[in-house]
Amino acid sequence: MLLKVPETEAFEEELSVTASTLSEVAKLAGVSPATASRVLNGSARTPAPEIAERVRQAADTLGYIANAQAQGLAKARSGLIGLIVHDIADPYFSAIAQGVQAAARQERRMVLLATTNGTPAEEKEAVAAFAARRAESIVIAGSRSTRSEDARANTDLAAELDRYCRNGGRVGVVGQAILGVAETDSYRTIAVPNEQLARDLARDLARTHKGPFVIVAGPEGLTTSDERVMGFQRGLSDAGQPAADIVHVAFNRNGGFDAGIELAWRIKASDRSAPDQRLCIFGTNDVMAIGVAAALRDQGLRVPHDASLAGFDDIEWLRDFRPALSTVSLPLEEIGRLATMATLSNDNGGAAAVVGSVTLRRSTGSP
Amino acid sequence: MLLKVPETEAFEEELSVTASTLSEVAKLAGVSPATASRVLNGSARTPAPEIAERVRQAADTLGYIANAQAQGLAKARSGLIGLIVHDIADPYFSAIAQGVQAAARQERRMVLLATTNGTPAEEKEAVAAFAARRAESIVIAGSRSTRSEDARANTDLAAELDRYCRNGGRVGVVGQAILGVAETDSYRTIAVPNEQLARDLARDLARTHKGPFVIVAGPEGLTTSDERVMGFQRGLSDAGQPAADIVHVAFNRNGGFDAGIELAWRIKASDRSAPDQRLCIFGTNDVMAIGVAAALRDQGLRVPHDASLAGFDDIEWLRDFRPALSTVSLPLEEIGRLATMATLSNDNGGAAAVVGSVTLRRSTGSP
DNA sequence: ATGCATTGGGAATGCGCTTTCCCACTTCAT
DNA sequence: ATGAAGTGGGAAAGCGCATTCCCAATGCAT
Repeated sequence: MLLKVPETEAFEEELSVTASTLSEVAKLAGVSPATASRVLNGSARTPAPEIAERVRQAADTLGYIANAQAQGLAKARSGLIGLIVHDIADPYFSAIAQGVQAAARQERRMVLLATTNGTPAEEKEAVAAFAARRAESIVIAGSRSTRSEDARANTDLAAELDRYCRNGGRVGVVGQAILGVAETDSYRTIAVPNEQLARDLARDLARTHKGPFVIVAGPEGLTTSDERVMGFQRGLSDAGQPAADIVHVAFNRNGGFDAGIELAWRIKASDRSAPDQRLCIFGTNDVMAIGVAAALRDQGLRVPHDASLAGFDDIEWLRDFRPALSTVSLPLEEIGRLATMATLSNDNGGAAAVVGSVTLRRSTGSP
Repeated sequence: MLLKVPETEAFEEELSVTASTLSEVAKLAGVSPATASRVLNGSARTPAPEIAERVRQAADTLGYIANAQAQGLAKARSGLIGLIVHDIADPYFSAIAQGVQAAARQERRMVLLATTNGTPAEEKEAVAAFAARRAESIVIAGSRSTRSEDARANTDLAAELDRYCRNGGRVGVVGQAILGVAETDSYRTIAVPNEQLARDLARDLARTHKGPFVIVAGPEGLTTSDERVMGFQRGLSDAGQPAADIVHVAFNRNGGFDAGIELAWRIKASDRSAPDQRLCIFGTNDVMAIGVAAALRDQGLRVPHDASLAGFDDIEWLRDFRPALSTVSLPLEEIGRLATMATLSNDNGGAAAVVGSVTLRRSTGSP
């Protein structure tokens, strides 16, 4: 008994591996937890300045950091925003993510990230995970899929999203609305006028290009790609041109490369000096177009000399690419920001439309 | 009183905007919350199959999703991993993020994202926010800064990280160790041998290039850039070449562009046909090198004809760039994965070193 | 039959915080 | 001097869950 080590309170505190709590701060400051809470974590009621100071001091010496989980539980607000993308390493998505992050920061929220490879099944999982974390809103980016093998998973995704919304969540959808989802105010869609812009692009290209057009598209059923294809065809039609051939490949750089190899044969077989035989290739997104360009180059063909080439998105990191890629500029970061803000505001009114624009560059013969 | 609307329980439930809870599920299944918890959310004790089924049914009809915040509070584990990057739109960071995300997914964790523009002050804030959310570990990527104006913020960052670690957190550091931080097992550094690789690069370049070298570096004090500069100079020295001139600009594409404009003058003033006067420019990261290339092109100069150019990182999206950029390949995604796994495992042993390699391409005259 | 270990469900407690409610006290008008 | 109307601090009740502890029921050996 005499040898019992006197464990001082300080000693115990030093050993503690868990963060200090509000109660500890309160005790040290000689006030109740309620008061401590009021001074440290914001409240309508402001304790006396002298007390507040004492509490702040105590918090400081203890290195107190409020437990956001506990706060979330108590306040029923998590301060979390979920972001769902196909692939964060894809510049299209990382640009959007940047916008989401910026908006979240401004609104004092944190962002939870989930990547899904574009499969509805994984998207559904991500929604469930965000719902579990009680994220206040979810921003979901990336093309929808209408392919039959995804039908089931799409239904599940819609159901999961609907459930999330019923529980009070908000969903910001980038691009096109999600099929099968309830018609509620909880969904805030930031529509990207893919079809209109692709149509504009086709019309602009048709003004100078007199040969045939070919579209390098993503898999059939990928909505974004489908919309761009449809718009482009419509634009050609507007200009009195015949519809373009379509080659479906993966909606990424390698898909574009594959298509490019195939097209290279066709180009080589044609009379490239005849303006009415020169090909104009439209890749339904920039990275696909870059893939096409790489393949053509690989096959000894030159853009725009042997064929014209255009993309879609105007990815920032691809702007230094030569020949500079004609494309449709999209304010990606802005889109991310808009989607986020839309989920956070109560009025659904300002469904601000995204404005893009055709940007013609060297790859289609512009100087 | 006669007109009082009889609110049935079902009606109330329908109106409820909050997710259903464990207790509700338990009540519906006719068991205690404890039992429901055991069957739904994993436990050492497994209730009888017949009861379990009833509970699962109840959960299903109620669309129950466990509240991860409450679970986190009760279990003292959040299942969260914090990721801190300078700029998620930068392909360097988004590649790392991809790796972190993959590892997190595999380990059944969610990732919280924070971007900081590379300032220690914002990094500190991010750490505090993650600590508040009780993230189990934090992965921090992006160059450190030793600039004097950042000294104070760096100290604060180190203090914040130390506090986080004292409270049981783990930190995975990508690149170089963080200055001023305690020497504890809690920090798991994934060292990137910037200096060694830059040295290798310089030696390889010096083998064929006989003219002067110039380094386009980030701001002085940016550790990653400094390390690469130092290694490069050492490599030149190894090869018996004089040290390279250094031009300090922003550590991004535009910085490279600015430097490129400046260097264009120097190149134009030299006798480009004399091999011993041809310049070899080393951009301390790929996007800077791309900026340099853009500027040179802008000034009517050609790479590698008028000057050689090399970068560092081997960013995937830049590989289709022409002339193909000589660079040092870094397994970015793998680095992200490693950093994440390192924070999650208990043995600090396998501080697996990152292995990079020099990749010579057309921009330095390789075929 | 008796005693003991084992099983499995439920009551109760606590995780760390917010917030309502209560109450002692001050201030002001009458 | 008195009551009404503020002030401001603390007690206590949750938020939704995990988990410890308790206890009745069962299985088994003796």
